[in-house]
Amino acid sequence: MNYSDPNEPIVVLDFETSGMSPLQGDRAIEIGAVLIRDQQIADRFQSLINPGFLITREIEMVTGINNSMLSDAPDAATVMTDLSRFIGSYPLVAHNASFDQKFLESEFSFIGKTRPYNFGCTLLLSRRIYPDMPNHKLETLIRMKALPVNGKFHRALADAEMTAALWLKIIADIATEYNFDGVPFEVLKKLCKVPHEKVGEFLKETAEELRSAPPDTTGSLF
DNA sequence: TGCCAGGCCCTCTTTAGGGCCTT
Repeated sequence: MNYSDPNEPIVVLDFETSGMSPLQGDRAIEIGAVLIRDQQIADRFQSLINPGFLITREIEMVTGINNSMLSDAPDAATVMTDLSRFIGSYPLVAHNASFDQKFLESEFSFIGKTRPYNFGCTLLLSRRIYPDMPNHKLETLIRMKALPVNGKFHRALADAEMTAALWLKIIADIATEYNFDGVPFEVLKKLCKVPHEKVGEFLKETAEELRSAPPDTTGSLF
């Protein structure tokens, strides 16, 4: 197959929310996102979001975000419109992406935006690349890989920045171990679904394929 | 009163159950 440029920009994002499920009425209360270009953070987006109701004490304790902070925040329609511009058509990445994807799609649906989103997941990747970790929580992975702790865990921009660092670390480790000259996003997305016992085989074969047919870097496939 | 997430992934599995992850 044809692969895209491994240096294609991506957006890493993280939502803080009022609970676990938009289908149960939960809403986003904070979004953080970073644009990665040339293996570094090139731009940042962050905003609290007023969900239109009071969040629980439990969520205040988890996130450090309280109702007083949210009372002055812009509403979801305003923030999501700005976020849509920031995201553009770039591929997206999150830690446990299924969670952020369902809130992204839910919040966009409220402003009439529905389209497929192309997500990669650092949780699924880390389970395959770092199977011996004590667990695969974002905080554990950041500390075990000695990556910088940029602020408080469970705040959206800090989590997005640290997820971005983890994403780049995973790419660097794959490139080193399997002799990739850059790892295209589609390869990482495929890797998220490769059975654990076949990860090595998949990466060896893909690296060989890329060496015989390098990615097209003249234009985006997205 | 009792209900209250969902996808991934392992195993004592596949006619299922439970821990891990996200807030």
